[in-house]
Parts: sequence; C-alpha cells; structure tokens
Amino acid sequence: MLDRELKKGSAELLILSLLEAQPRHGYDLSKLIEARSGGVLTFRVASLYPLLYRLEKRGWIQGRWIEKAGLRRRRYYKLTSVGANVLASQRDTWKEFAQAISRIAGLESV
Amino acid sequence: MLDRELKKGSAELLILSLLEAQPRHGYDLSKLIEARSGGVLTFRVASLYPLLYRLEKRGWIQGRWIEKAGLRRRRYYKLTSVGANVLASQRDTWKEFAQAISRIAGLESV
DNA sequence: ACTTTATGTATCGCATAGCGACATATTGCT
DNA sequence: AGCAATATGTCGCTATGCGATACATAAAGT
Repeated sequence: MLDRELKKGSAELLILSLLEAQPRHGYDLSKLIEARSGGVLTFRVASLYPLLYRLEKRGWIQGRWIEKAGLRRRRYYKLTSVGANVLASQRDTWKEFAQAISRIAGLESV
Repeated sequence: MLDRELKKGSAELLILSLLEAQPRHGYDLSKLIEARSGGVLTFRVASLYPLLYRLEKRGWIQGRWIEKAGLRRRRYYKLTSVGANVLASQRDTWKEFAQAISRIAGLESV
C-alpha cells in the first residue's frame, strides 16, 4: 500500500464483508485481505485487533475463543444481524464514494 | 458524507484532478467538489486550505494572488509538471485500491 | 542444537488529516 | 442597518493505521 491514509474508513467494510461468508479469526483475516488484494491491501495487527474490538463492542460482530490441541487459541468472529445491516449500508456508501471520486478525478468506471 | 475517515487520502487526487483542466482558487475548488459529486463529497475550508499549502510546499501546485476590482483577493493554484506526474501516479493507486476493495467486499466493478 | 519462519493475540505511542467553530474582510441585496 | 455570499485563514479535537515490541507454540531449515 502506498498511501496509508487512503485506507482509513475502508477497513470496516473489508472485515464485515469477509465475515459475511463465514466466521474467521484475526490472523486469518489479515492474511486473507493481503492475498485477495494481491498485496495491494495489508492490515497490520496493530490496526486489525483494535478494529475487531471496536466492531464487537458496537455489536456488529461476535467473537468467541476456540481452543484445539496442537493449535494456539484463536478468537473467531462472526457477523451479527446488526452487522449485516451495517454492511449493506457501508457497501452503498462505498459505491457512492468511489463513483464520486472516479467522476471528479476523471476515471472510467474504475 | 457519512464517513469522514473514508475521505482521507483521496483529497489530493481530487484537487490535483480539478487543477489539471485549469487554475482555480480554494473556494472555487470547495464548491466544485460538492457540486460535481452531487453533495456526496464536501471539503471544508479547515481541510482544504491546509491541504493546498501542503501541495504547494511539495511543489505539486503553484499559487499566485489575483486581485481584481470588485472582487476579494483570490489565490489561484495551477498544476505543476511535477504535480502532473504525481497525479498520474495517484490515479493508478486509486484504481488499484478501489478495485481491491470492490473485489474483497463483493461489489461489481463499482 | 540452534535459528528462522509461521502462527496467533496483544498494546504503546506516534503521525496524519478532516473538520466544527471561530475569525476577518469585501461586496451586493433588501 | 442587517444579512447572505464570497474568500481566506487557524485552533484544537478526533479517529485510525501502524512501527515497534511483547509473549507463546510449532514446524522447517541449517
């Protein structure tokens, strides 16, 4: 990622979207974002974990500890019904935002 | 605008893009962004003026005072050749960024 | 045996940038 | 005189990404 500031505000949408399909733990989310974006997007743990706590505190996601033999403890988060609504709203906001930027900056349908 | 954080990092691209076509002054840029985005994007003066100073300090834009009878003094900014290169680079970055977000968040070509 | 790498969660403190509120000044309309 | 629009400018608050650091376990490399 070239510009750190560009990412602000888009992290929530990313996390919520990934948790829509299935529950995941923090480290998994971090790797998944990097892989799926082809390295364009990366989220460091110092950003990611505090973000997950915020989202859980707001009731948008729900986490629980899973312990398995031979594995370190993991905290899996799943999307709540409230979170699903927020996600739908944030998707709309993102679309509007991206379209506005593209229009003004003279970019084709991105 | 719903999410203030979402805008961070995109302001430079916006300003640089608008100055590509013709020199403009701050107040004009502010009104233009709001109008062209259909109200989705707004930039307050407390964000805009410091941003213009930063861009000028970096040599990406060049400002000069214009005084006309019957008008308040205005500072018109024009894009420099360095700024034009930066703009091209930022357009690429934005495209990559927007595509990555859309792909992960499950959005069609935005 | 030792080192590195990967997995997994956690926190401190810094840097950045948008903006509400406020300030100042000129012009035009009522 | 009063108010809105135009035009530039600044203080202080807030949010958030992340470098650095820490801790713990397991697998792979040398």
